[in-house]
Amino acid sequence: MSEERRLAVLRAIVQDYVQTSEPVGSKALVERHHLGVSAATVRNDMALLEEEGLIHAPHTSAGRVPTDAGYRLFVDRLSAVKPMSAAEKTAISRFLEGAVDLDDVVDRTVRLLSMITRQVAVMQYPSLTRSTVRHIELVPIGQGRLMVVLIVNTGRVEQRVVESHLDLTSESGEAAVTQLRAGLNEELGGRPFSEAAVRLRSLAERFQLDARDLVRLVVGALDDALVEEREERVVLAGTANLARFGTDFPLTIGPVLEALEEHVVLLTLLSTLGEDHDAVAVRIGRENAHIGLSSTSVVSTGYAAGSEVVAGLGVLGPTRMDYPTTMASVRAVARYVSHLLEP
Amino acid sequence: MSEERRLAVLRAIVQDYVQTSEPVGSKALVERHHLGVSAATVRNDMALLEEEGLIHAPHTSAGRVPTDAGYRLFVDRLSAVKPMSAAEKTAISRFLEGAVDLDDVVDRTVRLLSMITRQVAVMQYPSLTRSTVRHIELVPIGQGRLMVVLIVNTGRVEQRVVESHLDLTSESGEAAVTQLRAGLNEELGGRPFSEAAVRLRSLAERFQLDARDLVRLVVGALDDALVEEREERVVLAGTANLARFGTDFPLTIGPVLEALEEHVVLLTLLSTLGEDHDAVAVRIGRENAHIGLSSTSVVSTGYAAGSEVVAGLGVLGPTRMDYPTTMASVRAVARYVSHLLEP
DNA sequence: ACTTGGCACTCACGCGTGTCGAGTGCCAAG
DNA sequence: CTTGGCACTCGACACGCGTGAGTGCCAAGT
Repeated sequence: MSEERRLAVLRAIVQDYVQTSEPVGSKALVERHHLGVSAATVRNDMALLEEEGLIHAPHTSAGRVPTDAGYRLFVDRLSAVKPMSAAEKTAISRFLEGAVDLDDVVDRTVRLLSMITRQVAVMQYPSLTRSTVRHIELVPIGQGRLMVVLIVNTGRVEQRVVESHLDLTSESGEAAVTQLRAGLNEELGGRPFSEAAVRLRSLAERFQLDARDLVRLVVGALDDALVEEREERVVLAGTANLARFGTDFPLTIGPVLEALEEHVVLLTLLSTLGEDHDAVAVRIGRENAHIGLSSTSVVSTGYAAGSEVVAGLGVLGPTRMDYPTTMASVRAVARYVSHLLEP
Repeated sequence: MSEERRLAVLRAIVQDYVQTSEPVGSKALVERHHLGVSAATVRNDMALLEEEGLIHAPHTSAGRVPTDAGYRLFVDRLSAVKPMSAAEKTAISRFLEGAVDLDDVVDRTVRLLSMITRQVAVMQYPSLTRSTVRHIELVPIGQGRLMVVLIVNTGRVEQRVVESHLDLTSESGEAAVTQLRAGLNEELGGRPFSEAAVRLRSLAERFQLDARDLVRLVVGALDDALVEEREERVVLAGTANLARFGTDFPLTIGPVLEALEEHVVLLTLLSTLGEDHDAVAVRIGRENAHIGLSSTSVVSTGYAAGSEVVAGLGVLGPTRMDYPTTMASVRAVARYVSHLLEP
C-alpha cells in the first residue's frame, strides 16, 4: 500500500477532472497517466482515498470527483507552482503600463486578471488604514461649504463636503482655513492612518474658539468617513465567466452573483489575514464562510505600495479550477501591481 | 372585425405572459379576462395578430407569445403608467436620503433600483460634458508633481497628476501655481464644460515663458483626460436577478453578462438621445443594437442636476418584463435623484 | 359580416421500458 | 501487494406511447 502512489492517483484525478470536468474512472486514469499499475490496483487506491474523504463518487458506478479536502491536499502538497512564460509576463506589464490613474490601475488589473484566468477577478482598493497621508487640501466651494480632499500615498483620493455656518469667504474665515490646512498637513503629512485618529484629537485646542467648530467638522469628516474606512472599495470583473460553468455544473450561478454583489463578503474573501508578503492564499469550497460560495474557490494574495501590503486581490472560480496556473497568475499580477504602485 | 378588441386581446396576452411566463392560449385568455366573446373568436383575432407580426406561436398548437413588435405596441399604446403607492415613494426617498457623497448617491440609487424592479439597474455618472466647473484646485505633492483636482457642480470630483520639471517648491514655482490656479478658476469657474476647451486654449499666453510649460501640462490634463471624457463611468447592480430567468428562458445569461461588462455598450443603452426631460425610453429586444441583448429590454431615462439633464439611468431585464411598473419605478427614482442633486 | 360551437389534427411533454456501457467491489490466483 | 476476471449497479440515451392543450377550419346561428 504505497502511500506515495495513492497521492499520485489523487493528483491524477484532480488534474483529469479539472481538464475534462467529468468524473474520472479507474480505466481512463491508467491510460492517460502512465502509472505503472493496472486499473484494478487504482480501484483499490481509490477506495482508500474515498475512505479518507479525499474523493467521492457522485453515484454508484460513476467515476470519482475530488472533495474539498482532496483539493486542499492537492494544493498544499501535490502541486508545483507553474512558472509563467516570458510572453505572459510581458503581456501583463504591457497591459498595466498605460494606466494613468489609481482608478485606471485597478480597472485594468481586474480586467487583466479575469482575462488570463478566465474567471472572476476581484480587487480591493488600497486600504486607507494601511496607507499614509500624502496631503490634505481644503477647498471652499461657495456658501459655508468646504470640500475636504485627502490624498493618499497610493494615489487614492477621497473627498467629502462639510457644511459650516462660518463665512469662509471673510478674511477671518480664510485665515482659519489656511491655518487648519497647514495644521492638518503638518500633523498628518507622511504619517500612517493608524496614527491619524489620536493626532487629530488634539488639534482643535490649538484654534481660536470661533474656528473650533469648523475644525471639529473637518476632523469629523476625516475621522468618521475615512479613517473608519466605512467604505473599503472593491472592484470586480469577469462575471461572464461564471456562465461558462452554469450549465456545466452543480454550481448555480445565482447565489454566487448575489454574494459578489455584497462587497462586504468580497472583502472577507480577500482578507488573507496574517499572510506572508507574496504568499498566495487559497480557500476551497466550504472553507469560504459564505454559503452560496460553497462550490467556489478563492485564490488571493496581497499587493503592496512600497514595502507595506495595502490590500488584496484575487480570483474566484469553481472549486474545480486549475490551481497551479491560477495561483501563478494571481501572484504575477499582484507583483506587477505592487511594482506599479512603488513610487 | 373590431380593431379595438384585437388590441385588447394583445394586451391580455402580454399581461398574462408577463405574469405566467408561459405561452397563452385562447381558452385560458377568455376565462382570465372577461372579454365578452368566446374562445373561437379570440382564436380568429389571434390569427390576425400573428399575421401582423405582433404575436408568435413557438410551435404548432402551443399558446402565443408576444413578439418584439407586440411589446412595442403594448408599450406605446396599450399600457397606462402605473402610479406608485405613497409607501413606495417614501421608501425611495428614505433610502436615498442618507447619501453623503456622489459616489454614495450612485451606489444607493443603483442598488435601490435593482431591488424594486428586481432587475439589473444601470446608472451613468453625471457626464462631465454636460456639467459646469465648480472649482479647480492645484495641489503640489512633492518633487515636480502637481495634482489637478477638478470639482464639478454635480459633486463629482476628478483628479490627475502631472509631472513637471519645474521646482514647484521654489518661490517662483509657488507663484506660478497660485497664478495658474486663479487663472483657471476665473476662466472656468461656473462655466459649462462645453466652453472649457476654447477658454483653456488662450490661457498659456498670459504666463511668463518659463511657466508656460506647466500651464500646458495642466491644461492638457484637464482637456485630454476630462473634457474628452475618456471615461464615462457606469455603475450597475442586481446582476443576480438575471439568474432568476436563466432557467426560465431562452435568455442565456452569458452573453448578457458579457455585454454588461462592456461599459461602452451600457452607455449607448442609456443614451436616450433627443429625449424630453422625464420621458422614459424603452428599447425592446432587437432594438438594442448589441447582439446578446437581443432578448432583453432596457427601460431608461435621464436625470438632472439643476435644470440640465446630466446623465442616464435605467434597468435591463428580459423582454418579458412588466413594463408599466418598471417604467414607473425608473421614472420615480430618476426624479428623486434629480431632486437630490438639485442644490 | 361576425360570432360561435364542433371537430379533426398536431405536437410538446411526461412516463415507462429496454438497452448500453462505464465503472465499481470483490475474489481467487499470481 | 498486485492483477485479471466477473457479477452487479445505475445513469444516460433512445424509443414508443398516451395525454392534453391548443390550433385551424367550417358550417350554422345571429
